[in-house]
Amino acid sequence: MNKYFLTKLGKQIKKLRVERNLTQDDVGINGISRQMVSLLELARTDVTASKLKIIADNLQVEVKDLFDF
Amino acid sequence: MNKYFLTKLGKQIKKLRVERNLTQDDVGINGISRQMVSLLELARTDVTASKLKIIADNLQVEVKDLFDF
DNA sequence: TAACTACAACTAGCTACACTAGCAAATATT
DNA sequence: AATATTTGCTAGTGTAGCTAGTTGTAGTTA
Repeated sequence: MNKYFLTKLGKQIKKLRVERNLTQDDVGINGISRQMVSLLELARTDVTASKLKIIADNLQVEVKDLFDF
Repeated sequence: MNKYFLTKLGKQIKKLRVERNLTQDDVGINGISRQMVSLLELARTDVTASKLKIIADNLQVEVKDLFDF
């Protein structure tokens, strides 16, 4: 659990979400919970690659865009 | 656990590793096991973002390069 | 300013599965 | 063929990923 790295990831996810005018509720669908999106944005937890794929899909971006920081 | 997605990720990791003439042993350091690298390349398991960061570091690439497929 | 709505954060608890040690199998190298 | 190197397989375990439920906060309306 690399907190520093996860912090950057969380900020990136939030940035992409806000840019799209989506709520955490909007992104917390299709196999990922609203709570998980919150925990992630706050870097309070790690995530699996598969869950990142779901989030990317819900944000309508590529997974690699989540790591574009 | 998105098997299809993980298969592509696994192939990408192997590609980057072989390109650099590294063994699974070489990549399985600094907090990730050799076995985990094998399981990943074969798409037999999921991984956390933090572990992906370690793998990317060991491969001397950016995390987003792991998802460049 | 109370009441309602919308959105985000927090916590407790469970259990799935990420992760590794140990071993087997395969592939080079001599 | 023997040895070394590399990779694959599996059982077992512990931990932390994940969610349900709840609380907190900010904005809106009347």
